[in-house]
Amino acid sequence: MEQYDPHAFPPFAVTVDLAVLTLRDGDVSVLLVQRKAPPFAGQLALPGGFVAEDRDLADAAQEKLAAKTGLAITATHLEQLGTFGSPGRDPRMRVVSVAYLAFADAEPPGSSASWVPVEEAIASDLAFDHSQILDAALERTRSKLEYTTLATRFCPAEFTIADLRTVYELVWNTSLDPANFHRKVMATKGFVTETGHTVSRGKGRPARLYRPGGAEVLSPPLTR
Amino acid sequence: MEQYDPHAFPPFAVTVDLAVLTLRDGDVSVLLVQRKAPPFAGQLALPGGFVAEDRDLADAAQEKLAAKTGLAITATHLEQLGTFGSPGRDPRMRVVSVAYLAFADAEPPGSSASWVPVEEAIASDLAFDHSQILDAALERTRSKLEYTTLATRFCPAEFTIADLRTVYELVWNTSLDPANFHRKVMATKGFVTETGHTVSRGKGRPARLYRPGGAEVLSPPLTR
DNA sequence: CGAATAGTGTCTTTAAGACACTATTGA
DNA sequence: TCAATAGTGTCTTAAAGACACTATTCG
Repeated sequence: MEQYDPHAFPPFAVTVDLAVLTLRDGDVSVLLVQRKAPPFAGQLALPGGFVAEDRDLADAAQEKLAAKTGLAITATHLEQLGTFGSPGRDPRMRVVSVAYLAFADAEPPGSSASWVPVEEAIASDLAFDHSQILDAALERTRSKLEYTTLATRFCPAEFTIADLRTVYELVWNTSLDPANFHRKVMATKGFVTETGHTVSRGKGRPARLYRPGGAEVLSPPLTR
Repeated sequence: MEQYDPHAFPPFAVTVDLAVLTLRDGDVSVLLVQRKAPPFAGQLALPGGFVAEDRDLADAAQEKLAAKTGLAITATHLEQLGTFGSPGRDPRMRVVSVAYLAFADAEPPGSSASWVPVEEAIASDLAFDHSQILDAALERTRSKLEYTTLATRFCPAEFTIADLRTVYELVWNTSLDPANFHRKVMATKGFVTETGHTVSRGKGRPARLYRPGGAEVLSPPLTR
């Protein structure tokens, strides 16, 4: 196997698939496309596609996201999730898919794509092994909220502590004590920075607005 | 990109590369092979090779490990680390490498492979982007010891609490309070199970021997 | 015996959780 | 005014860290 024969390597196709998550109408939603051609024609699938020969994997992922959504959606976070390459995952040929996890603003999707609440998406019958990829994406997201500041990536540029708490509550599907959450966030250096602005949203005392702080890691972590 | 043309996909080769770690002579060591053919002939590299068309990725990784070491080394843990596919990472052609992280017993390696202390390996000039892969492997290992019971995978079938502590100390390159570590391990349900045996190793009071408990996750985690 | 390592007790400090309380708005 | 949400204070509890102490072995 140390010997190299350029014509002997097995023929693989490499794709990227994206699990793009956002918060929308009180749900964690994922961006799905409807397949037009076989296999799995008509079924919902994660956006993705073949990697061009001269493209880096992460660049290819960015590019597919832009293509599927008509440039409307910008990822606020993009990371490699894992690689799925069982023989037979694509009935046509051997395809290895590098899956990426992205967080995005909840812009209206392009005509060919739609936001679907994750619970619903997982329950539905996605194309290929995309249900498995989506499972992994959701679990990765849940666990990364514990020990990173990535929850801010689901928030607008300026957000309240309650906005941030809502991210945790939706992703973890729990409810958190507002008082303790507030204190915890403020005690974690670099989690958020005060802007000096406040915002009033109907009822109640107006809330201060914050921006993401410089930190990426939470120590000690938040607990689910 | 929804349209499928079986002859139009870009030609990729897919390889697996393994970062196999063990504890040996008070060092965290990694299994390296010396490349026989260009590119990077003569340089040290992680073991690995092309994935056969009908093989699952994880199976291919297991198989490469066995092949490189003459079946002498058995992985006590194997997990996907990440996929490295920059165009140009292999000067010959477009190669996407799925990297695996493995832990193994410190058996003597086969003739074509050798154990190298990780610090030394990282400082040396490995083939391809294998230094980057090894960096990721070490960081993944360090972080997984915090919140999983994987440290037991570096221990023999029966081990003392001091053995387990040594794993943490070597991987994290710190020293831990023996008393507090002992109490912490015992307090974490499912981390270890008592065997009833004890072992005396030269000086000091003989230590009890334990086996891995059923748990995989530590909550609360250990801190570095 | 002393030196060395295993293992326990206990005190201090830190952080989480419960929850009462104050602050500031809209209706 | 009340209802609602933002934010603080404070007490209780759990767990980490420091470190004194006991337990059991070898030489």
